[in-house]
Amino acid sequence: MTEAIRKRGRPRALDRDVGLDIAARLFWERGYEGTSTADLTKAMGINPPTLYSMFGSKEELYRQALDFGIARETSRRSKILQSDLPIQEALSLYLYDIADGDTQPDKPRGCMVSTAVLQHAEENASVARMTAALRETSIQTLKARFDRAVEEGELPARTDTDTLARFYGAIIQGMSAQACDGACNAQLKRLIDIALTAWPGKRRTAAENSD
Amino acid sequence: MTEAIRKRGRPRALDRDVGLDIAARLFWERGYEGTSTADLTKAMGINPPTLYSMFGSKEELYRQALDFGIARETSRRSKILQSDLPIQEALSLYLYDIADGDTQPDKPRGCMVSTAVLQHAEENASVARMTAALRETSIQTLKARFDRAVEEGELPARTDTDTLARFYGAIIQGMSAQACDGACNAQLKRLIDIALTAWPGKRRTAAENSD
DNA sequence: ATGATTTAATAGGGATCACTATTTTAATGA
DNA sequence: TCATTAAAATAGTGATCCCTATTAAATCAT
Repeated sequence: MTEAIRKRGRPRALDRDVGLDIAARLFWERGYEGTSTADLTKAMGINPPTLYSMFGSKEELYRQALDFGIARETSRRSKILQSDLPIQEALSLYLYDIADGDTQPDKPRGCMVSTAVLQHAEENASVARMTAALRETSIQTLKARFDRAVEEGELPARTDTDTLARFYGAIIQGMSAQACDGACNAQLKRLIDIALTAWPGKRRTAAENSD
Repeated sequence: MTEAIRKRGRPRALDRDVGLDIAARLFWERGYEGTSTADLTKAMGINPPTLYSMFGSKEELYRQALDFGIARETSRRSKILQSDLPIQEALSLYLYDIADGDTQPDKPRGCMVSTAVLQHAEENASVARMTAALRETSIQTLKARFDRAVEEGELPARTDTDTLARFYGAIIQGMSAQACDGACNAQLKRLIDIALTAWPGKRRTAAENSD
């Protein structure tokens, strides 16, 4: 599949997916504005014209590198979230998986998407719109799962699923930021455990607060 | 205080605080790496040597602009958090104030500190450490307030105040990220209302979930 | 082997980066 | 008045930014 059919002409020296993997890692660690095309070509072991003929432009490469990086996580996380486990359990495993992704030993800290290109030069507005759209998609996926939970009676009928999704989206973004700042896996999971106690239809009582 | 004593020599054309205000706004909107010294000098109406004689370097200016921007909010927010209101009420008002700051009409979106310099080029590592330290300070302030609440019997004695502080820190960072992506004030406040239902010593029950 | 085809490498372009040596201007003090 | 002082303006620095016109190299089909 990845192996292209032998054609005429000089063979490619760099596999496309290898290049995307290298780019994804650099962009993940340094961000879009913090990664130069010279960084990218050097890490890939190619010259600038090769980068442009393979990927089009820095922005186009970033888009492809994001797709490549996301594809690796999507399948597993989607299975977790869409499973038939009780919604709180599915959500818990989903968030734990994200916490693991934020704190992998030999990978950059945090999430490649959650905290990317939040501030940016005017000329990079289109890149920021791209990452914002990816984050919105992720929130809508959560919302859709909560909507299903409402339909299946796991959540109250009047649940504000949009806000609930944005709340857990905020948790995901906050975890990424804290991982960038050095938080460890255990800290993020303790944080998740608190977040999972937030649930619609619940009200605090004096009894709860005193224990 | 701000008005300097008349001295010999050519008078300053730009007030220091006016310059810091302009710099804070630019850095807030575009981030450290997304703001060039040319952007800064143009916005301030000065030439490069004036910027460097007044502020030292781009990094030093960023530090001063952050201090300047933070000082404007600190007093009011500290009063709210340290007030004698019940802890949940104080926390609620504190978070609402942050949500307001994230969505001011004529200001950049989000928080100047919460989501700044999370990804960065290697050469800007010291700038990233600076913003990370500011975020850690903010979390420790929350923790200290929760510790006080434990002492005063408002929270259970065995409360993990560090994790609770990091949880609300994550909410603050997530709100900033979502504000950058276009979230409105009301959305952030609904999100806060969910976050405030998370509280130690509480466990979900089937009864709670079915309503 | 030769030509066609496809990719890689060389070399550099124009713009912008953070920053500064030098000169000029505008105030005060004597 | 006129030297002294302090800040502003001029006019750049070398480095790096993203990107490309051109040339060289490596393969396949004949």
